[in-house]
Amino acid sequence: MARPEPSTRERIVSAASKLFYSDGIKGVSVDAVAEKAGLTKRTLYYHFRSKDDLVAAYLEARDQPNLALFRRWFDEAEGELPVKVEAIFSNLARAARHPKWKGCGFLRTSAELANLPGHPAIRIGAAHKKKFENWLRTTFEAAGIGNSLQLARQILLLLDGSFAVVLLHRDASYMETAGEAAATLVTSALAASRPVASRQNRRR
Amino acid sequence: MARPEPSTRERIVSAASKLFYSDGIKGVSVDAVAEKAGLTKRTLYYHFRSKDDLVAAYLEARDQPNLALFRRWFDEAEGELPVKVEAIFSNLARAARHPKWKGCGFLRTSAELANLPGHPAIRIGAAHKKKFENWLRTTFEAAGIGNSLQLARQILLLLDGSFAVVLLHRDASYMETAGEAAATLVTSALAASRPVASRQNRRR
DNA sequence: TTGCGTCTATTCACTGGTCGGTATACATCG
DNA sequence: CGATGTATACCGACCAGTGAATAGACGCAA
Repeated sequence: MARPEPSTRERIVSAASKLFYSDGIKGVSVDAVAEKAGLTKRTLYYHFRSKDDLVAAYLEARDQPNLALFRRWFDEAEGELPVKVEAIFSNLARAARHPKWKGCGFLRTSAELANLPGHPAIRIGAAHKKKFENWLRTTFEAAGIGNSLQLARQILLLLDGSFAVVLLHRDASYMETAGEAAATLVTSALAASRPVASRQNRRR
Repeated sequence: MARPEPSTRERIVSAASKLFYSDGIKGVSVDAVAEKAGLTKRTLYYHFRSKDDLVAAYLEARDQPNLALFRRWFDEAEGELPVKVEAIFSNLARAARHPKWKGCGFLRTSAELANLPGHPAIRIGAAHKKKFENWLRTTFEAAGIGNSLQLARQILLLLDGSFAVVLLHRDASYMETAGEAAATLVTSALAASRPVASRQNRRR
């Protein structure tokens, strides 16, 4: 299917995404983004009020595609709930082995802009992670897990932890370790919510 | 006990630590560090070859004190192993509620310098996390836990995940959630390593 | 159809300021 | 004297953001 001609604004955001993700926010000049997009800085400033706006657009553009990818990895995995959760981590480990992989753009941006708590980009990143947490929570709830929010947050902590650790050590195997921990926690929560006959505190 | 007069170099590192931790590496100029230390930039460059060296010194200075603090929180907690591990997280949650808290300096630096994989500061950060992992592993091993390395890494993933998540959401309660997950994993590992009489797959 | 005004999108050239790093000289002290 | 440490003043590069002009598309009236 032929994709439509990308608008100028889309070309700018695409160039900004590649550069910001690769080199960080402060490490990329507006001139560099303009050059990568094939236009002048003045044109860029016609479409975006400031560099901060451009940073926000960069993360905004990554929000939905990222969530869809995680959901797809979960849906396409075959097996019980712990296996499907673990599949997210093993797919991520595969991605993390690519040389251009540099962690989670949302987390890296929030780390870089930590002294600007109200920055639009940070709000977008926080909202993104909340959406993922909510999707996990509703998924767990549908599976009959009792404290679905707590479990969702624990999985999220493992996921974001593996972003940070794998980026630091450049060792993607940590992501699989995180996946095993996640599977353990899901299994444990399932056992607590659906007690089997051999346990004494059976409901009803 | 009266502490000795700090050397010029120590004053520089102390000023650099506060500024780098607060505003990030690229967000702090060498001039700003010199001014905070009460001397000129030229003097700073007499003691440090480059800004990169100064960044490395900043993290180097945080290595041992940080590890000692975690060990102290663990040692001073009363209770079984899961409780002592969880204590690290709850103490960290208390620290994270301070308005000047901005996550883990090692992780934030590695996120900011992600496009410079061989940077000295990143190597120091990676070594720091490895030391913490090793301390956890030997502790678990002494407690008779089978796969002590895997468990140590899972705890580390939760810890670093909580640094990232709490920084993004500015909600320290995630750190307590991580502590509960850590306690669950430790309990689960203990149960697998020291099977009780009621379990069938008892060793020997 | 032709000519004119208007709006959108783009470019060139520029500003004031900041950055990491340095050449050089001065001071203090053994 | 000579080594160590400090200061003044400076460099070239880069940075985010802007002023002014222009090219082209469109509508509209003569």
